[in-house]
Amino acid sequence: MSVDCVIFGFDFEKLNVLLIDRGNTLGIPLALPGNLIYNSENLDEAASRVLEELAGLKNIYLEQIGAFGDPLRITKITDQEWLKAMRAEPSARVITVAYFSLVKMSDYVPQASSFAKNASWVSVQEISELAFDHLEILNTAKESLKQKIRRQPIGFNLLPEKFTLSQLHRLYESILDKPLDKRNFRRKIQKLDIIESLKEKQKGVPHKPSQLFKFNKEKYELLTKIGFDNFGF
Amino acid sequence: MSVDCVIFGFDFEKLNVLLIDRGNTLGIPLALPGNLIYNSENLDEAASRVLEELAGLKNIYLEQIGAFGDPLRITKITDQEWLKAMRAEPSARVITVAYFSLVKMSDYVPQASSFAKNASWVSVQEISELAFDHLEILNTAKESLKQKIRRQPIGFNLLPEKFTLSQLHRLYESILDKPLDKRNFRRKIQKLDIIESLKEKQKGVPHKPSQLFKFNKEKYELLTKIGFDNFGF
DNA sequence: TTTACTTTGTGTCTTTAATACACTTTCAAA
DNA sequence: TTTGAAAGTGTATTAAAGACACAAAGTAAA
Repeated sequence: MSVDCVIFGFDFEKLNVLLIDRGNTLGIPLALPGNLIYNSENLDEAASRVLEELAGLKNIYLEQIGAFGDPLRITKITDQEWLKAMRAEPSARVITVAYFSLVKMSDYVPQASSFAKNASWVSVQEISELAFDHLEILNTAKESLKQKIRRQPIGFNLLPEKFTLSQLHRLYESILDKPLDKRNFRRKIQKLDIIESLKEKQKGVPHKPSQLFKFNKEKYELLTKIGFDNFGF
Repeated sequence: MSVDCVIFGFDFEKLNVLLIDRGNTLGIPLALPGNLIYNSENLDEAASRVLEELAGLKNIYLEQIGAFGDPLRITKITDQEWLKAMRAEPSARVITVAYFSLVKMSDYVPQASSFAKNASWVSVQEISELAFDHLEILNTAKESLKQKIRRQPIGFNLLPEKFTLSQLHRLYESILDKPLDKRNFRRKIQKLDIIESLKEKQKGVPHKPSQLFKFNKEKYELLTKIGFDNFGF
């Protein structure tokens, strides 16, 4: 039994996911941070621990996606070498429970350790191969994220304290993977009443500087709890 | 590793769930049909097999709810006797993957076998105690069902071929656990364009007889596939 | 046979939200 | 001073949500 974590980050351009490199050799596919569960810990705890051990990320709220248990999920040729090196029973069946989360890339700088030789952010769009069934898990996570965005505000976790509406707009477009009308988007966000404009503007940009905003933490968290039925996208 | 199944049925009055009785002695709480997974089968297969073995229900489409893995989930006193009798390692940790489904109660008559002494439908409202963490699983399943009803038509699985709009109305109210305006409900359902009125009415009822309807299978299945963003409740 | 009872079935108005759409403003850099 | 690039803003149309009340059709009981 294992856990795997799909950690999404946003770099103001596109959605990224945290992946680990399990070998210095070329040709070993990247993987989601994940490892076996200890007997004494619950699933959420296991996910948090594994994420910290492999990528150095602490205190992250993780949400369960589901269990993946195809008996063939660990039988890909490209995974065998690693399994033989790392596992007491390399061919033993492993069912995994997947988690996902959203973090600010600037606040959480991945630091590889344990069997992770490297941990880094990879653009979601560029991922075409991953270890085990991690590509399937990633796709499920992307769907979960799309669902989540319809029911809860999102952004506090992914954007810095001060941000522009354009950045939030691009974030929503990246997650939903489709263009959203600028004026309609702004209207909807403002109606949620979770952001406040600061008396501050962007500086040094070669175009009209953007108004900076911050989230209203109380209202944001309230909406996170009570949710909304449909954000309208 | 185990699977547990939350099978919902509707008796025109209220929502029911399929539970098994694991002992003839009084005081042993009822349980969801569930058992350990074989090494060679995937999770979906395990859920189908277990459901058939314990309650005789075949060919049911099961949807995953998630994994439940608290180390303490099998430590309730009322479960110890059964665990000692049934399991090679009674105190070994078991993580379970839960599934849910919707069936017509008339078509699927539970038939207990294996360690189930009895399998029967129990009104969801009346359930206050279950084995292990099955009450938590049931509550999560109820939430999953509420979410599902917003994204897909529901009823083909739960109602007989011919049904009245009032029956469908009560079904939705049972699942969402709140009253829905009759006229608005009927309007919305009709707009979905998945039901067709038959040239037949209820008979023998001591009030105005109701029009009977059937589902349009093609349109229903199309909507099941493409879904809708929000049913509007 | 009349009355009481029960459930079915229907339409409109108001309010809210979704969607589509184009031009001016403000800055830096050339 | 001109150019390029993104920011910022409003309205009109259409679709859906929500609130709401009474007549019709049957059986059962008086």
